[in-house]
Amino acid sequence: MRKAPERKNYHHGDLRAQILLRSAEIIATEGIEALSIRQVAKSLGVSHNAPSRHFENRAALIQELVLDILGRQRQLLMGVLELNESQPERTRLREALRAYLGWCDAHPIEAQVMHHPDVRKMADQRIQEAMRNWAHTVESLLGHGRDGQSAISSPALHFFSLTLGGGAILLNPLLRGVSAEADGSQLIDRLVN
Amino acid sequence: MRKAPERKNYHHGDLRAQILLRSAEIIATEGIEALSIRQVAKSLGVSHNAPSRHFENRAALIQELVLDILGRQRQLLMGVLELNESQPERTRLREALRAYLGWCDAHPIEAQVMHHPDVRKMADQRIQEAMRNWAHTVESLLGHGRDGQSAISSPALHFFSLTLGGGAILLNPLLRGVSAEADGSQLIDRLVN
DNA sequence: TGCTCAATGTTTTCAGTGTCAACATAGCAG
DNA sequence: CTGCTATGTTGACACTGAAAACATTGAGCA
Repeated sequence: MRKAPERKNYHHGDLRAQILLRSAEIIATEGIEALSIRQVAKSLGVSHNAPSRHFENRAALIQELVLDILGRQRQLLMGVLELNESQPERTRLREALRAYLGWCDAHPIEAQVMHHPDVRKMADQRIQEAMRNWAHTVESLLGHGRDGQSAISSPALHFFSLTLGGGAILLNPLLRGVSAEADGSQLIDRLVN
Repeated sequence: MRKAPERKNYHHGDLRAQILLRSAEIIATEGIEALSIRQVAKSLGVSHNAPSRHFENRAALIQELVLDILGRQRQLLMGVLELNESQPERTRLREALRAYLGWCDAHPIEAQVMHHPDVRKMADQRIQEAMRNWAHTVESLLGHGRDGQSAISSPALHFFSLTLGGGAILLNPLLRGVSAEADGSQLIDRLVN
């Protein structure tokens, strides 16, 4: 509705947000390699070069999307942390693992984008910070809390590793072939127990 | 030497192999996104479309490279399996984990290519088979052996997950930031202990 | 020997991509 | 009203992968 296709606005007024939205849609349905700046621009009825006023290049656009994903990801974990605050550590860890894997299962493409090699290369300050925060949330699950130092504890590193690996299996059809579970939740059950 | 730049051979004679070689070189040094068929062709002194006679498309070429990587990967694990045959299970697992992570540390780009999203999409029969074999080698480490069924045991799934996750941390600079270890081997030490 | 044909390489062409530079418009600040 | 800045547009360039039509080679067969 906000599109207002009637008036031929030279100034779109909301382009930046719309680009992010449409890009997220495309990524979520067709994967990240299907994301083309020109295509996004065309689908928004805007010139092929308009996005460049808002994102220096393709990488910068993807970066913004990943930042968003990381943010929501962390909120999810924080929620789990809060819900199971009084639970024993073992339970907290299992629930966190289940939450992360469940999220991967529900939003496979977003989860893949988060770990996409293209994202690594950019190495934006904010993304680094977000990733660190994410890891430290895991640390919090272990009850250690962030005590100033930037390195996480060994148990957290272990759990972190298990989490990421589980996600990798869940997200990679080739790897999922090694498990008989057709359903994602079944695979999750086997991984968290 | 085999190049024989003297005679202007219309038929290259060895093109397919050369393409694979040069592609592997490029990937190993500049990453997979830097791999361009045209560039490979030019660097081999051949027309930009010559490779199409040997690889239907870019994906097929990458597929072949990944198959090679998977093969060597598996051989590595098999070697570890053989060396530690008489060791207790715990030792076998640790050594396998160390071997995989060490390989990731030594050949980061190859390891990344192996898990590159582009590879997933192709879903070639042979790659699926190779991945499965790889997983079953892990299974062998647990002494279970492959008993006909295609699904691996839960302990193997766990270990598999831990392995993949460790690799992911090792290979992702953004994730490595959560650990203080600058050196890869230090991170490996903390992961395997 | 000479012919044919399949394999392999070349050339040409097309559509699509990101990026840059030059230009156009709109709306706000003085 | 006058400019200035943010935002969009247009056009160009250098890439890319892919397909089609054509050229060359060598091996097998008459």
